[in-house]
Amino acid sequence: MALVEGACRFGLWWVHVSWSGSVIHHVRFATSGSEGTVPDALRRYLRGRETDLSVFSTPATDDDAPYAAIYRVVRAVPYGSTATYGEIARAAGTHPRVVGMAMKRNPVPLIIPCHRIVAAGGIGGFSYGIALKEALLAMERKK
DNA sequence: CAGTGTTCAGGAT
DNA sequence: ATCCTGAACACTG
Repeated sequence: MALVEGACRFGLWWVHVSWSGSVIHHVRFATSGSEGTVPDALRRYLRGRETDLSVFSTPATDDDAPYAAIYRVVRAVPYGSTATYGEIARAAGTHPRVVGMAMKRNPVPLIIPCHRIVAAGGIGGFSYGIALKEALLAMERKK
């Protein structure tokens, strides 16, 4: 199946996606972009009309590298709720700092909801800025 | 080897 | 109850 790219607006940001069928290869945020095709469910999600992104898959969870195990656990945290780096680490059999690294290098944010992972004592970090992380969490809470 | 989107216990305020 | 420290953790480039 052919690789397709497109973008969709989310508040102040643009979400750029490259995918092939139901397999999402890459997702990134940017401050610019232009309206294009993105998978339907993802577009609905970004408008707050869809809570289930499990129809998608991504190569990032496939191999047996340590990160893949972490990504699988993270995918299981439900819409609208959060987990801590420590909880994820225990479930994946690794250390919280590694979870941090895995989140930072997450190739498919949203599909792997790294924004739902917060620090034990606060909000934690986010590659694209805390503001975006909070916006995503706020949107999910509202539904 | 240094550096990480961390955590926890311990001690001081 | 809240605010520092400091050390350890597993993995990556």
